[in-house]
Amino acid sequence: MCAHSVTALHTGTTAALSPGPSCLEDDFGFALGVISRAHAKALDAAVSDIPGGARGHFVLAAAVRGEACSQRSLGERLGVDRTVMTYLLNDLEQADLVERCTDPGDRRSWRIHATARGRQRWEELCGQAEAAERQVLSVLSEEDRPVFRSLLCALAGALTRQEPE
Amino acid sequence: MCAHSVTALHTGTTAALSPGPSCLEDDFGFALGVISRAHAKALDAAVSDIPGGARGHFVLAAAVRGEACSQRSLGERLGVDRTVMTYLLNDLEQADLVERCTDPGDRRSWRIHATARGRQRWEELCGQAEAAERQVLSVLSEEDRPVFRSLLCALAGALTRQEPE
DNA sequence: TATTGTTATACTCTATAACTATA
DNA sequence: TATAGTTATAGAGTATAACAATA
Repeated sequence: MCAHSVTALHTGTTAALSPGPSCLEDDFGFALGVISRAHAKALDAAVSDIPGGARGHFVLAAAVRGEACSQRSLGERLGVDRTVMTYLLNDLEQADLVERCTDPGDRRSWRIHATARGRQRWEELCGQAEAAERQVLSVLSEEDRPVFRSLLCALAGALTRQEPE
Repeated sequence: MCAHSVTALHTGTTAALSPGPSCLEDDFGFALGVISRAHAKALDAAVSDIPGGARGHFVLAAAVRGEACSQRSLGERLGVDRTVMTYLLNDLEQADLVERCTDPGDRRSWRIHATARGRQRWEELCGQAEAAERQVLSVLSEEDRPVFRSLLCALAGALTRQEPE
């Protein structure tokens, strides 16, 4: 359960060359870009019938979980401008995947709920999204995969919790 | 050296809810997006004086290492269209950071070399880029950070090696 | 007065198509 | 004939500004 292949590998690297990593893929930001693009490509193909592609899929996922309290907060979490959120939600609503419900606490804002069709579509998409994830992670060893995934989500969670301050 | 905090944490999650992760930050793609945006924001601020921002910084990094054999191959590695590479390299060349040198083996293509100023600028930027990386990773525990980084780079390296085929 | 959301508009960024020169 | 790079142009995507409704 211990001794992850890369854990052993990483001890004592990046010390030989003077400044920075030894090859482009060892640059943190570049590596992040490679993985993001690979996953975005796979996910976009998997959810291509959803308006807004991967982005629409995330909105749907938030709506299904009841985490879409307002267009603004959801947009900030997704890194999407509030004006873009309007168009995106128009498309998702027109596709009968989500609906805008009045917020009794604040009549300026919308709560985004998933429709019955949206819920069903989302459950179907989950399998495909997981396949896209597996495709990207498949190059890691079987023991490294869950470690990487956990750290990734822990980091994202911490960053999200930190940002609002 | 073992017993990573998250390694322990992850055993036995994501089994409670029927399909998919329990909150948006537990979605692989979403987590990837959160981290990418956070890092891109920090890096773009750190290298804002480089033409093309973070993207220009990666080109410069490749040029310094002698990894920029042609605009096309570099563009593919960076996920940038070849027509966009032309404009980007024009700007970097005009800023006296890189230069296009003829490839003796193929007179159609350019080899991108860093200028003396480009090399110097890159060494200065390395510290700032590392600061941006540290800023993002700071929310992880000190023992988790190198593990995550190593897995990230291993994954990126494997994906890059896999793509050309 | 500040905030949520909408709309129209302007802008940036990216890709398509056509071209030159090499292979 | 295919490929690397360039250029002009069209298109997609995004943000800015002004507005209405609500807090």
